[in-house]
Amino acid sequence: MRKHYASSTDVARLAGVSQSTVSRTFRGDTRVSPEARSKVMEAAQELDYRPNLLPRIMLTQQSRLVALVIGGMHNPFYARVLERFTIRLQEMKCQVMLAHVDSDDALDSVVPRLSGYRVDAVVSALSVLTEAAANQLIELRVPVISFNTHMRKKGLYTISCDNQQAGREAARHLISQGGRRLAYLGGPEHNPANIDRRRGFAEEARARGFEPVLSNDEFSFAGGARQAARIFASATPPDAVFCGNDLIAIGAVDALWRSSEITPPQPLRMVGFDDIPQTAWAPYELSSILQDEEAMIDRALSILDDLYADVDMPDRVELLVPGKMITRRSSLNGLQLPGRN
Amino acid sequence: MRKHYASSTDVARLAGVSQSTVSRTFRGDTRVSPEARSKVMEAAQELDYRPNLLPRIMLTQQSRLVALVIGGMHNPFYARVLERFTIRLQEMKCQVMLAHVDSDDALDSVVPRLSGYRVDAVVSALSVLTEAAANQLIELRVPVISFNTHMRKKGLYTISCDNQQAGREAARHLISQGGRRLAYLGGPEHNPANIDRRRGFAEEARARGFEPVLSNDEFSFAGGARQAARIFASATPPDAVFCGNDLIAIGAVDALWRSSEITPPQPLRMVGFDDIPQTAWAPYELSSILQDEEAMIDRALSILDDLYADVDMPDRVELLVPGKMITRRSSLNGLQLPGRN
DNA sequence: TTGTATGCGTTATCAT
DNA sequence: ATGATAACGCATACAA
Repeated sequence: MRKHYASSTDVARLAGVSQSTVSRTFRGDTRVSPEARSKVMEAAQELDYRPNLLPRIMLTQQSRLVALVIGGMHNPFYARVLERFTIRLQEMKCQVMLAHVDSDDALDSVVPRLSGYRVDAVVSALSVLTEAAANQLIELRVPVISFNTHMRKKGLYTISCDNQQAGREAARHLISQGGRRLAYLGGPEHNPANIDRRRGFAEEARARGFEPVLSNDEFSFAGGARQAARIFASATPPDAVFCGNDLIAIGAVDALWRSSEITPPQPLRMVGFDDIPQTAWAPYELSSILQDEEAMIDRALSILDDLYADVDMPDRVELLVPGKMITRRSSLNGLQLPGRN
Repeated sequence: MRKHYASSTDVARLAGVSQSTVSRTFRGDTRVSPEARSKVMEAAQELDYRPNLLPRIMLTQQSRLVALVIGGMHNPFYARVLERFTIRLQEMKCQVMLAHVDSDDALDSVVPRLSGYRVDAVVSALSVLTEAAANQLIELRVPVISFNTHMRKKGLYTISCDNQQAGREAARHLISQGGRRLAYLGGPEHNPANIDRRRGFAEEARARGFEPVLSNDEFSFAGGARQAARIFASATPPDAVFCGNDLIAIGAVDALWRSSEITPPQPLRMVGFDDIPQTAWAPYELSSILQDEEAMIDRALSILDDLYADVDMPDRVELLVPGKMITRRSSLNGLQLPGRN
């Protein structure tokens, strides 16, 4: 399907030098005379030569290829993580290989290819990463850096927001704003991030004498809408809600907004998670806990740096980055709903 | 940084067969005896062997690597395109190499690497692709498939929504809903998609006796907010607005929502573009023109298929996929704004 | 400074 | 069915 690229040998022939000289020229080796260099560059230009990186990978055992495993990009938070990660990796001269994974068995079809292309590391930004899936990645014998999957495992470098602490802060804040009947609208039951956020929230609430309602569903708009419909149908609906992520929060707002049957308490306080751009949109003004993804990415890249520098490293790392509460109207004055304030 | 992977030669030695037999076994070649096969598999298991794809690429001149060049993932439309593309490419046994490009000169640093890894094709989902940038990609001597960049160029396969037609339909629809003072809130002046959408809208409006106000800014939330602030400050503000994309529309809504000084006509009709999930959110209920990204991706992949199958192809292709108007409250009953309806 | 020779881990073409 | 052998395009140790 493709006309061959010129090789360094072709360039060497045309320039009248050896292939080694061409190689040296293109890697910026100093031991090349100016004359040779210019002859080489000229020939390369003429032949439209593009150095092939693949042999180098085989020889140096280093591809500068990093796999990014994602799933569920409908969440703008992960879209942002993906974009920032790609930019930062490019800055450190790495290329991103993208792998989308829906379910755990989807991993089976992707993993062989990742290893086949000899990626140097795998970064998982999966919202759901089970232990089995983590094992599959670790068995690549390649470092695995995982976002928001607090898992103790050899070969796994974990970077998370301090979800439990964030949950506590959400509880404190909602209570301080007058919330008395607390609820948590969460993600999948066994998701590690969900577990930690819920636990922190529930523990802090109980410590202050409140028993929160706890609910689970998808980490999505639809999941939020469903949970709101259930929770607010109660005779004693909550007046302060902490949502496992912003999409859940916005989905919940949608359910309240649309249903004339549901009449939530006024004011209704709400806090979300991730601080996606949409939280700041005028109709919402949602308070949210910002995950400092830039700091998280910093950590991930410094691990990667260490790996490249062959620094001795612990065989597993668990880093926690504190979340930051961003308060907006939804938790201060209460959520605005049409025809109700 | 990495312990070497076992090679097929290692496996061959342990299994007591030749390297060729190992190779054949792993490529599913039929000409391998069951005994040999099982010996090989056993040894491979033992050594945790992972076939290296790189030599194959060098020999076959085919990497099954497709570069996806993106920029501006804050637009959920492109996030969705990226996700779907990745999934579909994986289904056809290709791997995505991601490249983020902000500006045209960012392309300079990325292009050499894409060619270095010997990608088979480049898909550009850049919202902004200038002619110079397009040339750089084409000079890779690799097929370039471009989304929403209607450009006539050899080596460039263009797949766009029929933006001009969509612009016409937006004008017709807004007028039929009673709009009289039309406005277009657009993206960057020279962006091809912006040009086509605006032209279609303006031509159709004029054909029906209306002279629209035309405005340009970024294809973003902030761009929409700025344009709205300008446009609605007029003594005769528009009563029907077509926005170059949904983010612009939502940004415009934000400006209206927040400013007490702006009092737009009632009803105010609005139509956006892309039909991102947010348009359907309760506070907005924005009508929008759906880009059928699945159909667009279908086309892109079939081009790729043809390339892999070595089918004779025209040296440039321009495909248009019709947009589909999704009508919601914002263009039927008019936009809902707080305290004004 | 430059060139020669060898090797990286496969695939593909021959023989056998 | 199996094995030997020659590429693929580059990096590198070594010789000159």
